[in-house]
Amino acid sequence: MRILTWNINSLRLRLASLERLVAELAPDIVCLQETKVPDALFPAQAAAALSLPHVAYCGMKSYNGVAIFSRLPLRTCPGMPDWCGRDDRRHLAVVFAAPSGPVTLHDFYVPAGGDIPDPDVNAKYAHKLAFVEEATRHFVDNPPSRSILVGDLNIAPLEHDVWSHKQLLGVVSHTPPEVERMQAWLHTGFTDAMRHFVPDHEKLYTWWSYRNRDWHVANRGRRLDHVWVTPDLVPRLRRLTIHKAARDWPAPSDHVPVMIELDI
DNA sequence: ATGGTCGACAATCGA
Repeated sequence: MRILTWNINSLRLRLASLERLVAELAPDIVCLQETKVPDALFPAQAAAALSLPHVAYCGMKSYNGVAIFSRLPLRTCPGMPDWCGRDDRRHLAVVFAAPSGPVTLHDFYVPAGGDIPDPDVNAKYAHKLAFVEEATRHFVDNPPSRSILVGDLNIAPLEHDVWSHKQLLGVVSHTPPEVERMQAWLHTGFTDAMRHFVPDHEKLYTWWSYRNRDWHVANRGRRLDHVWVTPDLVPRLRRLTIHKAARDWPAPSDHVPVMIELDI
């Protein structure tokens, strides 16, 4: 089973890239973030073109939005929280029937948090911290099993998840308050599946800013996109693919697709 | 210390 996550930064603008991605990597399930499309305008016809006929989506005008395309039928989990009471379309939870049994899949788009790492002067940063705290409480109250959590979590927790630990300690995405909260969230019952394949001392990035024209040369990346699995699925992990080639496609997203393969 | 580039949508806002 191949599960892919990608911050596509506008689903409608990058439908052709999505088709190319699915053709190249043959995922069974694709989780997207920043679809930026209201549900009424969701390009449902893409599902057939991708041969991923089962969809779940939760979008809004201009901002945020998540969607899942799947080869297998999806059942949307009822009663999930409206995170921070904002109705801002940052999460989908579904269940699919893997050969070994049902698996729960979470697709998250965590707030980016703005520029200033001070919750007292930057409401976006306060929102980001509150969002992660609320997610942590949710999984403490609802301990996960046979679960996979993917998405753009907008936090690079480890020293080698950023190009310069020292230079980014004060930059939103790598500040200690964010990292501490993310670790608490992870430890509600998940394992970092990407670091299962890549040791902590190796650099690992999934995002390169649009503001660096020649992203290869500077290589100032960050690991903002994540795949977590519950311990019961760790023995089933088989492979990790960071599809960096997509960062050089025409009109690329600033995030690259991340795919995990499991024997489930 | 600063500005650098995108996407959505129609002047900025968010990333």
